[in-house]
Amino acid sequence: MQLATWNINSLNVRLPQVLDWLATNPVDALGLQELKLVDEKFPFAALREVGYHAECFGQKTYNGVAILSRSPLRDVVRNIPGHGDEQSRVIAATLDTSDGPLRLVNCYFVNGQEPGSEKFTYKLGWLDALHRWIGEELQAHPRLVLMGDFNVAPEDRDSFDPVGLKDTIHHTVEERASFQALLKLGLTDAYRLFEQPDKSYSWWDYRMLGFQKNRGLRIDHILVSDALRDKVSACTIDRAPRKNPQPSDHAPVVVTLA
DNA sequence: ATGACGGTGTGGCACCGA
Repeated sequence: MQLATWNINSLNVRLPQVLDWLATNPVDALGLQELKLVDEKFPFAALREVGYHAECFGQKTYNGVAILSRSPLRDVVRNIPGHGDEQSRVIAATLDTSDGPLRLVNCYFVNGQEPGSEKFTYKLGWLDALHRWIGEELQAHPRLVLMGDFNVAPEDRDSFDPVGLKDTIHHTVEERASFQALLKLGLTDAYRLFEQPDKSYSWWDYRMLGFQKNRGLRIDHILVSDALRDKVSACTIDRAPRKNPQPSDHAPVVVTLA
């Protein structure tokens, strides 16, 4: 089975591209981030027409997440339980497979703007809350996938300019430590289970020909729990949609489970 | 150091993203 994550930077604008992508990449489930629309405007009908159930957690203008799935989703959780948040950043749901239930947690991590800023403090608090909650989720759901736009470049090789961008947002010690703390809970970065091309990124700035010059960051990730680790047979970043007219600034990441 | 690009809102631009 295949699972994917994609920050589409406005579902209003990108719905045709999502439908196109699903037509050629008929993944079993897809986590979307940055819907930038309210639930009332979520395109349930268009997605149902191409075979996908959906659960969404929208918000006006900013944020917003959803999970699409070929099979029905159950036990949906929106945002981090016990962590008050005005922003719609997390949606979790269980899907039933022949190997048993699979818990999907799809997140749009906080950007954080700049170390030292109020938004950075919000990011670190959010990351702490996520860490606590994912620990609980793993207890309840051993077969768990944590995916989304993490807004963290875990290592220097995940950045086009690790020296120039040292200690800037996505690259700070605190953010990287929080990523490592998630792994310590019993999660593995599926992308790094395999040999990958150098300079593999999942996001490129719209400005200054970022994509054309491959000036990017790998900040979109799929982490799998220990129970799933041996089942992962591939993990790739699909750069093709970034070449579309009017692309999202992010590319989808796809994981294949045996 | 700044802005560049793109989306959104109720705009004549500002704010935000990463």
